[in-house]
Amino acid sequence: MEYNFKEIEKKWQQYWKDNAIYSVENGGDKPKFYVLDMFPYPSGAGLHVGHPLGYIASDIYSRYKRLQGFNVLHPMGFDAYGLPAEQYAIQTGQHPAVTTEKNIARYCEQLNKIGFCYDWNREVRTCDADYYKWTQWAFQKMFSHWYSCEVNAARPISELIEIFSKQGNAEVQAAQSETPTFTAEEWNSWDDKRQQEMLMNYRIAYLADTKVNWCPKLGCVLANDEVSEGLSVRGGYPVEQRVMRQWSLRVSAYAQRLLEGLDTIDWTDSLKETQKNWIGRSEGTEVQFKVKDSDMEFTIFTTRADTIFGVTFMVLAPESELVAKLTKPECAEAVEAYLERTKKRTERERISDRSVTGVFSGSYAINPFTGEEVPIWISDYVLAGYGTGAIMAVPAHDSRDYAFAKQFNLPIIPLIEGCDVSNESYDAKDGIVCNSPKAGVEPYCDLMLNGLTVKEAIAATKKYVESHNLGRVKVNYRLRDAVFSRQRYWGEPFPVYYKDGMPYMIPENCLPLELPKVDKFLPTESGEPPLGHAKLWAWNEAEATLADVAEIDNKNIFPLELCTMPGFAGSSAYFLRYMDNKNGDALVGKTANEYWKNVDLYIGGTEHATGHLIYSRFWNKFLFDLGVICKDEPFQKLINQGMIQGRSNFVYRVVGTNKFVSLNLKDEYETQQIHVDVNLVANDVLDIERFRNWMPEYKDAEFILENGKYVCGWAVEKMSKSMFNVVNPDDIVERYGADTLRFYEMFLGPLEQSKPWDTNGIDGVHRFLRRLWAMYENVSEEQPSAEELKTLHKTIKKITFDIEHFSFNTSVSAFMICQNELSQLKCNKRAILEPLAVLIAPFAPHIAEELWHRLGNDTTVCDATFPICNEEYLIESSVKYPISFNGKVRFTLEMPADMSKEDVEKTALANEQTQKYLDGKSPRKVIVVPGKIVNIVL
RNA sequence: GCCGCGAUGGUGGAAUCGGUAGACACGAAGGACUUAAAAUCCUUUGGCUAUUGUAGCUGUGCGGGUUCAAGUCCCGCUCGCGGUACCA
Repeated sequence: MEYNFKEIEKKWQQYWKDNAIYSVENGGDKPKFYVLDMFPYPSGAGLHVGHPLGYIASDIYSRYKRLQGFNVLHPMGFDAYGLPAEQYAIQTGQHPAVTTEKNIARYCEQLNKIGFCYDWNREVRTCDADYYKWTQWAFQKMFSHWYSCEVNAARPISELIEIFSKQGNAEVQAAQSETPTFTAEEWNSWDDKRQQEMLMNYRIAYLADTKVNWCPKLGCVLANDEVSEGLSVRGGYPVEQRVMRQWSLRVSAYAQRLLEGLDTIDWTDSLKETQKNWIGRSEGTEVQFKVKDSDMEFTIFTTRADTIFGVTFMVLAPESELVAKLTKPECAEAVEAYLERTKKRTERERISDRSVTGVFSGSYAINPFTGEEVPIWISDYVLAGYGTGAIMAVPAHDSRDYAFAKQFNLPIIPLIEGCDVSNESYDAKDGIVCNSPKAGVEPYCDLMLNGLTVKEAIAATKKYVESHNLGRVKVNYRLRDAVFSRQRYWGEPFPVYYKDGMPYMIPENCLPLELPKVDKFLPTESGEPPLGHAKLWAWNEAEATLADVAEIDNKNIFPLELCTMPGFAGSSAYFLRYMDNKNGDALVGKTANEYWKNVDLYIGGTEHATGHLIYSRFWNKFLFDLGVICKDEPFQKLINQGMIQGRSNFVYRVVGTNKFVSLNLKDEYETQQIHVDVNLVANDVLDIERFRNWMPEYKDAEFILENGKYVCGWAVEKMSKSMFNVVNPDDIVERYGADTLRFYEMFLGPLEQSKPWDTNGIDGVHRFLRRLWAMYENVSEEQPSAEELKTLHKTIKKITFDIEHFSFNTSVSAFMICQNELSQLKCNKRAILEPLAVLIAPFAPHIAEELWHRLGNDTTVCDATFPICNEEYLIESSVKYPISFNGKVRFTLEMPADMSKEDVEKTALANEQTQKYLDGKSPRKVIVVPGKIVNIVL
């Protein structure tokens, strides 16, 4: 009988669906296991062959765990809010909800063809009101909480109000925006608005004037991870800096916990490293500098406190508040001009133009360690948003300060013995300190760093600064708060209305606040976000209902927030919702959460390393602080699957003709390389007829062939429509079947490695499945031979090891070897074939199911038990030892497998051939590696 | 610039703890079956040298080192990929 994969796959996919084979319960006797894929954004283009790579891997693991007796949660859903659907709506007028729905249907259809074991009852879509209810709910909780640095957790804002009314804010240790100190009396004397303004500095979700990445073309702000090199990641439009009043999330409050949490989870070192760099913890010192002829002081941050004796100037960020205060009248004009110039420069220009610019403020600071006066400059190489927005410049030991000093002819004082700073700065943190203080100069203070190593000098300076009240030891983080407002339509609405300019939350029991209908998706004429078009978009406070915008009176009826939430809002807690997606009373019920806990295995791409994977860890930790969930890290183990790149094919047209020349003859002509659709090419050989019909201009094309074939060139490029290298999984399923696709995607190479999709070679995998199929004809009930058992158990051992180590590509080889060996033995015995079917089920579930039933089983193969390797079958009766003399001469000797190491040595030495090589001499050394090799050193 | 990862036949890749490098697959060449083709099966396939079987040399980006033994460990480079960037 033929291997009719179409029929088999259709039959079993229908059966699994009809009998709800993959639906999972919360609870039961079995241990739990949670396997998660990063849910996709359903784009209009549908899935290409790269998308399922990670899904196939997680599906194999899920099925494996299930066969091992675990209760496996393996859900799928859709990250449905996003810019492309909105852009499409703007262009075509089609409502994003409609196109999104359509795209999801297409995705589901494509996914289901591949035979994944998802429990679709648990599907979530971020754009469903009963899902985003909980996104809004979490936002409200962030609004009503502050972060206490004392207990290192989020606390209700009511606690903070109580503290303020009793003792003011002087003693409060909180993650906060810059806030003036106030007393309890002051607090109590303020009206509600003033108090609310003050609380805004503490809330975890807060409104603030923020410098944001504004993309005029998209009419929207973008998060840092949505911008790359001054261009938007989606669309590639220019992005500029702008100050806007925006919602932000105080992610920075969690910086230390996000860093420490990395030690408790099983992620790759490279990903942990990326996150560590993104969080950017840096231990340093804040030092106060007095201003000459003034009672003003300002603070700088440095990680190199040891270099303070080498300070020759100070630099302020152009946006720093200090600029206005420290600019002397005689310099005002130049400073003004400089500020104007920097303001105009976009982020992109700043990146591309690295020339050194700056302007002198006219003021001098006094170095607290030397008493020297140093000029204060203003330059855009200092950032307002990091540290204090002001630095002490040590040109000898910082390359940026060095470039600045050279440009403006400022002095450079080397502080490390023997370092040469005539051409470049010496940035390395090693060496012995000198010139601190300078020899022969009357010491200004009693700190002596000369002779210490850099490390010792940093520690000594820190100690000195603290004990002399010159500043304090400080830890800074690069991680910024996340801007949370987007001026667009297709996202979660904020459950917020504005009264007297201050935000108020709509009551929790009124959630979800549903996204209103609009008829236009562009900003309004007055420049408001698209929600400004909505008619029913105001809040009646007294009745707690929506009201018409026309009725806004700011007494009972108030305007609602017009921005929506960014993409990461919906994806930050979706893994919790899968546990309990029908729950109307909570994001996730206590029982469900305590049962599933967190994700045991998460598979997805590295592109989310500094976006989704930071935000969702933050979000999760916040919910943990509230006591809503029981684990503070969401993803215990994480695997990054590599990207599947495209493999493009080329034809070579002879210039000025409609003639095409085959790859290896093209050097004889002057040719032009043209992309050709990879679907017209098999094993790099062009299907000439289909090529002629591909585009009208090629209808009369002529070909110069080699060996009767037209051979195409190829290159690895991004998979995209314009390169004609997109391969659709549906086409592969149609031609070879889902099981072949699954096997082949795994066979392509290591899961975590990026690799091009190359359809050459898929035949080999397909052939293997056909051979496997053929083995199950005429199954006999005979007892298996020792050799057959050995092959089976060897394979069990290998496959188990491979799955545990996510080495799926070598599993495929192991199956091929197993099949090959069994067919050499002409094995058709049930005792071998039945466990083999179970073993292969995670990889190729359809064929396994069919074979399993053909063997007479009436349960599904998913309910079988994963076979266990019996090592006894693997024991060899004899082992071949290669005997090698100093690694040069080699021959092989067979010995009993259970022979001891000593006996192996003896036998090897007593051997006739060994004696010949030893030639009467005794060996210097004999090394026996059990079961592998005997090395004889002459 | 900094951080991380990688480099093995014509191709994708294997070698899991330092132990016979090139498993498995593709491609290619030859053969069997067939009127023929497709499909299937068999043989060969890192390079070089000679050869009837066979043998010898060489070989994992480059240069050194440790070791009886190195693709694997150490030092110094080259190239490629990914992330990040005036973070003081």
